[in-house]
Amino acid sequence: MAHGDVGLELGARVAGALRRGLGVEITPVEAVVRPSTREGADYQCNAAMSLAKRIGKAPREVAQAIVDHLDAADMVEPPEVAGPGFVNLRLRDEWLRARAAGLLGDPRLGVPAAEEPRRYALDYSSPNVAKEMHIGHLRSSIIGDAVLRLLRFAGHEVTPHNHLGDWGTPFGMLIEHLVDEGHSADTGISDLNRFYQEARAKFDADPAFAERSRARVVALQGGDEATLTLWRELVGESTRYFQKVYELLGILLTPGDIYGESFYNPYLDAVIEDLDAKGLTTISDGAVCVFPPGFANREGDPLPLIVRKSDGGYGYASTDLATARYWAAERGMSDLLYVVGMPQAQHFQMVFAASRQAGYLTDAHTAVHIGFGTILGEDGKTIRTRAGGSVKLVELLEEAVQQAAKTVAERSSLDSDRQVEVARAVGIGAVKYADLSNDREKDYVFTWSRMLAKEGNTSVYLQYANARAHSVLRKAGQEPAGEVLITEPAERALVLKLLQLPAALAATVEAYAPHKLCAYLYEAATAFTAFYDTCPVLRSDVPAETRASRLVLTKVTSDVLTLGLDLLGIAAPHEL
RNA sequence: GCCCUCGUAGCUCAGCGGAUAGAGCAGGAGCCUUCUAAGCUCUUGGCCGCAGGUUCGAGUCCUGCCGAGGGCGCCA
Repeated sequence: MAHGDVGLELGARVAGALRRGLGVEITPVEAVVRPSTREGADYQCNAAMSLAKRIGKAPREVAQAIVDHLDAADMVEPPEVAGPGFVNLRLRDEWLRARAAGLLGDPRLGVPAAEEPRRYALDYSSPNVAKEMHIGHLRSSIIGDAVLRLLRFAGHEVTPHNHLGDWGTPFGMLIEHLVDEGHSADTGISDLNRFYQEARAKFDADPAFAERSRARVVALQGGDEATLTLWRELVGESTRYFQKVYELLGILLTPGDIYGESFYNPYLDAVIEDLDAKGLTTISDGAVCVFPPGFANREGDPLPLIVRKSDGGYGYASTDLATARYWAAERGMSDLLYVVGMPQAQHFQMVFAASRQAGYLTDAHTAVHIGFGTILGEDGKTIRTRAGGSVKLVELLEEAVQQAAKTVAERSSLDSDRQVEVARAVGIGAVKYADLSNDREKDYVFTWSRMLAKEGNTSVYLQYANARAHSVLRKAGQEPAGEVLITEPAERALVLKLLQLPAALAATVEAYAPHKLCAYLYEAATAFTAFYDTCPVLRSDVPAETRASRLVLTKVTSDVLTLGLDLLGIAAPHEL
């Protein structure tokens, strides 16, 4: 039972009124019906003012025409014109009650599925083989995963792909080091960071080793089978490690989603030839370049995308062009999404521009760089360990779980096994929510005390509200069913908020902006706790119909919170 | 030097061209014989960086300036 955005539904009614009253055609979106903060108004229509000039009438006159011709008596109370030409709309309680009751048992909670599903290729996470994941991979993994869940729920086909750094010059020294170590079974590379650093140190100190490493790169790229076997071992070990991190973080990526740099390697020559055949390439200082229009360097000269280095090697521009071509042309995707930090914004603009020049992307395709800001330490600078190194992701997550466990131990009455699970849900949820609840394009400050706070706009607040709802449901001794009644203001406010999930999700998906969903969920949780506070459900003096109605509202609220948290990749335990 | 992003309450952040700019934290005052107080209610606190412009209407759009961060050819 999909209903969608209440504001758009009202917008459609307003559009009808304008057509009948003034012969003006507008779309429901153009009716600009928005939730109102005014006393007594649930929504307000702002269309009259902007239309006034266009049709040569006074704003209030237009507003009055909307009011006079509005066919929405089933939905709203008789509307009124206010101020310079606002039309204030108050939903009828009967309508709210029926809608709210319709949410019970609806797995989509009123959210319609996309009418025209699209095919998305979503690039996120992208760690490097033979390197431990660090805090720099956190945002891409968390945001990308949320986008994946959100788009899928919206009814689209989404193919995630993990662009592993699994190719290039460092692998010469890594493989050579693996050979030196006399690697067998599970010794040697399980500590990835140490392994990488050892190889690096040897490369810098030992010219003979460096020479062997360079030869090894050539062997690797030449397809030498013995070398490839060792390389696969490195990749395999890393993949197993990434999978553990993803599992800890609750990220949906699997080994099957890996499309590393090596995957695109066989396509690179063809891409360069193709660009060349289309007359897009220029040789500059020995490098093969594409100059997409509109980009300049510091001297004001055209800025190149170097598709083949002067030494004949390939850089990330080549790989990214091959990636675009592969997903759009070979896999038939309509939309290419890249969850990569903001500093790469210009690079992606250039890659997209060149891809369009080359015809890899057409008007039927969209390509979006879902950029994100940097995680800052409490000093406002890029976060680092005291030693100045990058913060290891696993250590950070373990600390989050540990800190959460302390609070859980103080508060929870669950047995210790279940407390472990709850601490994980709370700790990991806190890290994810702190990230997702900020506008992704901005930098944000990573603060333990704030993200794990026992109060305020945190994941714990949402999880706690949900747990309280479940507690009521557990103790009710009856299944939620029946009519929804509205007697208390808190009940009305909650119903109104629950019906805004479709609008919140639509806004979230449209802008790939999970923080909009976070804001909505926090409002919903706030509305619920106010309801919880003033509207007893199970108390003996509550009439049976009221009890049943409130159980329905409690159930729908917990469904909304659980779904919302799930779309963010955050667990919603029934008990804390 | 050019380009991009960001400047909103003491702090951390929302804010879709619309009415008197909202939350959380911190500060102040209250609320547990009652479904989880990780909660609720009330309250203090704003030249929306500055200056122009567009508009019936600007925190939001445009221009300039100031401040912070990032990018600007063979790392990815």
